[in-house]
Amino acid sequence: MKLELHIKMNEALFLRNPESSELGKNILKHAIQLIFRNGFEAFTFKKLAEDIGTTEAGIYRYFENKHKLLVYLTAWYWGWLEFQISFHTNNIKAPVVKLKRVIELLAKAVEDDEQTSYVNESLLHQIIIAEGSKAYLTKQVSEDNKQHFFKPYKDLCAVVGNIISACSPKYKYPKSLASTIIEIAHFQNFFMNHLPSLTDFGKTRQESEIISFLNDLVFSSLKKG
Amino acid sequence: MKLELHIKMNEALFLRNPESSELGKNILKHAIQLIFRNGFEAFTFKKLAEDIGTTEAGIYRYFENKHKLLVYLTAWYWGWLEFQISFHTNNIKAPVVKLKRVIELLAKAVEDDEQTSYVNESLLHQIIIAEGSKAYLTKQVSEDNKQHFFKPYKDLCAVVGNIISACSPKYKYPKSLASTIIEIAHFQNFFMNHLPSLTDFGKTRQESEIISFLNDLVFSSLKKG
DNA sequence: CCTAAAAGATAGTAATACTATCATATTTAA
DNA sequence: TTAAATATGATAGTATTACTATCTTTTAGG
Repeated sequence: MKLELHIKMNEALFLRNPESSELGKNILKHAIQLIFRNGFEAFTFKKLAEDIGTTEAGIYRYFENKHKLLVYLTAWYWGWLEFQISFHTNNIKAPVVKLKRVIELLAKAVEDDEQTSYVNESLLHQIIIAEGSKAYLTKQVSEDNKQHFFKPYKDLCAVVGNIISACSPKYKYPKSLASTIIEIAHFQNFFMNHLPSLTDFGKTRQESEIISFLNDLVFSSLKKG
Repeated sequence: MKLELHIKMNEALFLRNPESSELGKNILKHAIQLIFRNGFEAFTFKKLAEDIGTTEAGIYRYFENKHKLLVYLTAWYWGWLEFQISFHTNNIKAPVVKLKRVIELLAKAVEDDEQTSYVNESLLHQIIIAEGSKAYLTKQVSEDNKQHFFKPYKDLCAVVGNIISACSPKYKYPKSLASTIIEIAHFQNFFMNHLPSLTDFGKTRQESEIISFLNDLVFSSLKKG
């Protein structure tokens, strides 16, 4: 049995659904490769079109501009990650064990899970680390938010926040702690690899160390409260 | 007595020292205003030139491109903040008191301190919150780092890391905790104002709550170790 | 097999991100 | 004080980016 995992996307993010055609799937696939390779600033629809073997106009039929495409990719990632978390923490009763598993999933490198043919989750994870915050660090963040572009991210934070509250009902900052560990899992990874003196993991560069740091951070906060 | 605070900048960040002339100072002053008002993506040297009443070519004589200008501004900010911290924690002996003061300085809105005529620190603080991470979230981060563009940021993290270690010599992650609180002070501020459901401060929108959160986070980590 | 929709091909525009050149104004150092 | 050096202003030009428009050819579904 081969089943494709499908994440339902906000329709306002695209002009034509990229999952509905070969060209659309190619746009996603090659966009991930190109952004991964050259970074979001150097990424253009022209280069993407050349890479795919189509024309610029062809890309514009799917996405209004590259910002929307980035937001699409981040939304897809957060949706996918929420599913991963729900899948891998399913049947875990103890909230503390559950939260530990969540931290692991947030901080660990992702393997391309082959459940989705046109999205390389491993590359996408790297893109989210390096480019993800650019999706909301813009002047249009409030309009984008009004159109629910960040819903998958907010949903994921809510899920993590609820697990935190389950661990420690009296803890005062479950939502902030949730968004903190999600951001920090990525930032410490980026720093470890590019600005290692900002971390304590420069020598080994193991993400297991980030996991230990996050566990220490989270569980000392929760034990206290 | 009126004394101007002067921060020594890395010379590789500019082509001509903006602090050495009226035009240069105007570039800094108006760049801060424009980036604050329209965001870094919409900011161009052409608009900046028009705003100042000079020509595009005039700006290019000072800065190679807008990325360098952003890195300049962030470097200036981190240098300034390190000075603020050293100034305001001077004579505080107890490391715990010192660290509390540091967290306050990191998370609190900045008042324009009038010590520098051409830099509005309050606007610059807002720019760092919304645009600061774009200075290093690029493909050129390693080359930029080799040229020591991020030294002021790394120095500040080191200072904070040392205070953390003074509070709790056995704590295993002083550098990561330092970079974490610096980033989180800004991200929680951004979230509180633009994506409030990612925080627990949406109702009041007080930065004092961010300070409480950070204090709780940091000192429960340190007490444990 | 026919038709509607998608994709391809081509063209064009305004803005961005620069570089180059020459004239003029201003500093500064001999 | 004056000549030389340097900074600024004015103008022009190029390649690339970020689109929009139009027309033709494929392709897929009923």
